[in-house]
Amino acid sequence: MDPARLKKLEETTRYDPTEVEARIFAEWMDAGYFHPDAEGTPEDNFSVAIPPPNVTGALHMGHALNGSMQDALVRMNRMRGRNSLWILGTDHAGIATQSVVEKMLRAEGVSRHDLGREEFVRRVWEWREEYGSRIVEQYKRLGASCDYERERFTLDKGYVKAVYRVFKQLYDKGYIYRDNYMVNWDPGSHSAISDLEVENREVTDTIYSIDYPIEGSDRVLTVATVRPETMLADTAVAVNPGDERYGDLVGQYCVLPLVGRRLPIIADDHVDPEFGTGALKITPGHDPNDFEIGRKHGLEEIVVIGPDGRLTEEAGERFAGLTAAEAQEMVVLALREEGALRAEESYTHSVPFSHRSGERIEPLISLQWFCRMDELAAPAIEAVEDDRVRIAPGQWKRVYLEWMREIRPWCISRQLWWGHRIPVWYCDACEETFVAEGPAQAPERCGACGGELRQEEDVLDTWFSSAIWPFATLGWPEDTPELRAFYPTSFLTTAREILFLWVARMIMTGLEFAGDVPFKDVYVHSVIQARDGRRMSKSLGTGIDPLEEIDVHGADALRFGLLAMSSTQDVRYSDAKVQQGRDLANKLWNASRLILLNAAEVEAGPVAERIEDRWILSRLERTIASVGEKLDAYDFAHAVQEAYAFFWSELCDWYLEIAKPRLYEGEAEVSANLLWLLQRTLALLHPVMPFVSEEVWSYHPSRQGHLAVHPFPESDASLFDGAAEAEMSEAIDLTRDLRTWRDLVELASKSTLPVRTADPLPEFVSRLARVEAADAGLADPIASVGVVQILASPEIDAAAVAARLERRREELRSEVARAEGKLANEKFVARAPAELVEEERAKLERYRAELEELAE
RNA sequence: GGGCGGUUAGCUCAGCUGGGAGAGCACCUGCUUUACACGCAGGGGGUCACUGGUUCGAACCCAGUACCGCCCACCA
Repeated sequence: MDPARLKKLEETTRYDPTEVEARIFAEWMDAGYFHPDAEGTPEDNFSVAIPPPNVTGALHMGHALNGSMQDALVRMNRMRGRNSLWILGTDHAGIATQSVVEKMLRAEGVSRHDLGREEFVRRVWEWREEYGSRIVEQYKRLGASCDYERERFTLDKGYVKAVYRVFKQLYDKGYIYRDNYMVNWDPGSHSAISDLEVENREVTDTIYSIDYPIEGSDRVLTVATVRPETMLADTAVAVNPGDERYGDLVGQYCVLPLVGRRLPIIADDHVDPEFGTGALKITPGHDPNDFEIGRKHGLEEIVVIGPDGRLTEEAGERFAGLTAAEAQEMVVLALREEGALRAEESYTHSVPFSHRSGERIEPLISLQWFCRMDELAAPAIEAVEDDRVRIAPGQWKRVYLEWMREIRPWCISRQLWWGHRIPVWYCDACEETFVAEGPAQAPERCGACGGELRQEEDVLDTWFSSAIWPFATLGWPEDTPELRAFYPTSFLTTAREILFLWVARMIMTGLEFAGDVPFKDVYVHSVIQARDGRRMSKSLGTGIDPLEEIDVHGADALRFGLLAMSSTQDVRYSDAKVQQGRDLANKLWNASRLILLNAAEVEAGPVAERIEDRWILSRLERTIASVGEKLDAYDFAHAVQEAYAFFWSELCDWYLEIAKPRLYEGEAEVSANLLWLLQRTLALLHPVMPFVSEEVWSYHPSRQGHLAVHPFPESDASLFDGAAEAEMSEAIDLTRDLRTWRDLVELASKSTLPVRTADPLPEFVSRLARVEAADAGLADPIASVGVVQILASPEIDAAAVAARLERRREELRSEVARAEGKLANEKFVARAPAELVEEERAKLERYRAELEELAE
């Protein structure tokens, strides 16, 4: 070994990830391990498409967890020799990015409208050049083995082409259409948003009861509403058809206060006779339910609130121009003056808010583009039903299917500038519409009348482009080598919140356009909550920055910690688990120092002669089998903790301690074993802790190349040795019992205990328990621990021994009582499996015998 | 309103098809034992939310109750 490196190994007693990680990562990148050739078949290859983070984003714990899982599997499969591609990229994130840049502009005192569309979009690109690769760099800090050379962006030239192709084909099939429809209007982003981008929150409003006089009568119908200003757009009042109170009124009219419009009184099942007065004002222009009812009954749709959130001309002179809130005040005031306001009560209900801007949704009728989903959903339902796409944990399969079976049209247009501008051109002269796969393909003039064309102003929902991520990133619609080699991808890990928003849509588009499911497994991972159990969120200030954790503890520690704390249920972020990971990295470094600095110059390899060697080699192979299986099954938490337990408790705490004397003597067999154990353990841990394992490996005499491309250990069952495991487990138990006994009688830790046994104890038991066979042939034993009789010694405190003895008797008496009780139960003896009963009898006998022996 | 999940040691969580409750951290007691104090050895600590049922036997299965969380939903 190079003297400088030897010195470093000798002197560094604490593993320092900050010094190691950047260096190792650069080595991997230089070697090009993460950039596979597009060769082979998807069956033999292994590929993953990262859930693309927003360009505006910074790495958060969700990314870190998801990234750790994906990287563990990608690395493991790469080591298994599979051609492995982990494709990475970012999402242009329409609303998020546009608002970031708008905010920046506002600071400069300009609005996007001042700049104009073209200039504004140019500025967003500029922003993206400067800040857009931040999150990609952060994935590197995590150690993610993505193909950074194939980085994609949803607004890449090729990607845009794919988006337009998809749009055109869906349009040609008649799935995409334009319609005047009720949408969720987000006043914050000034755009329509889809149902999935809406979140409901509990809000306390005032509910107003308003009297609507019935035409030609002195009766009134009292309706209730939390949005009195929308009454200006009322076009009917509805009652339940079975409601006897109002049966005679259906078909008649009432008169809308303040406005004077005649409103037909209609009957509709939707109205709940139990709620309020059982009469419902119908505002098709500003309420989704009323909209449905309105369409059903052919009611007029009046719009009084515009996209700017202000009342329109339609609302009448008194209200036009007011904000909705102002209008509400005015309307209430006016109603009160007219005496039409019957009651005001406080009312708590759930109200839609924009997930993006946080503003309260204004339901509006507007002209938007929609995509019908039924035809796309059908094959995507089948694919999951027959497990061509497996969704785990199982309950999510059902959730997916239930949602898909009731899927509704998707509003895909957004009133933004940043995104894929919808490839539709209108001719104003003759009202023709043209759809093309992009501006270059668009006709220059109207094919019908030769008139000028203008392109649709709206852009597509960001999720429209994310929906084709797994194949668009591989070059679709071209028939690329990447597509042939890596599609379908192998699996997807995701947070459940985007199951519908993203996962379902990828399955639909994959089947429709790429001819196959986009991935075979979907693993829905748990959510890591803040330490106090709240959601990690920026606005709550509860987020924990993974990069800070990496700075302090190292990427390996964070990866280990996240995988260890992940499970199928949501968990609170555990600093202890990350520390456990850090400690593990340190332990790995130090155990390696012990081995590497002391092993003889031999070739690594298993030498299964001695009992302890057979034992540890067997344990290693079993651990390899189990950890590999668990990783393959996405059971990261157990995989990681099992590897930890093997390495720490069995390899370090026992085997290394047992092997030390042989190691210090430079024995060849134990050296070969230790080097072998080390190299297999490093390889096993590499997918989880790539940095420290790679660093240690760089000192290993067997090293040929990087661990990142070293074969992942395959379990060798010929080394399984049940007999050795049983025997060692007894020896270990005996050692423990002896140590416990020593401690309980408060024996000085350095002193050696004289003992007597029928057969000689294994060397390591005597050494680790600090006992020594004494030939005081006639001396009476003062106690016994298992097969070991302990002889008197001046260092032993007789009173402590007596106390210990009494405690042991106490234990035995209670055990005997328990066993006796169980066996006295006739039904147990009769109905429990015979084996079990026999076992219980044997135990009882053992306890009785020991108790007998210890009798005063 | 519908659905799903949770309630186990002081804390964060494991506990497979029902047979004597586990881990990590924290705590207590010893250890400068020549890999590691980010360490070693030993120890204490749990009516497994509650109530009933099934069973020879329940943390585990069934029914219900109480909290907590998440998802979906067009009752003003």
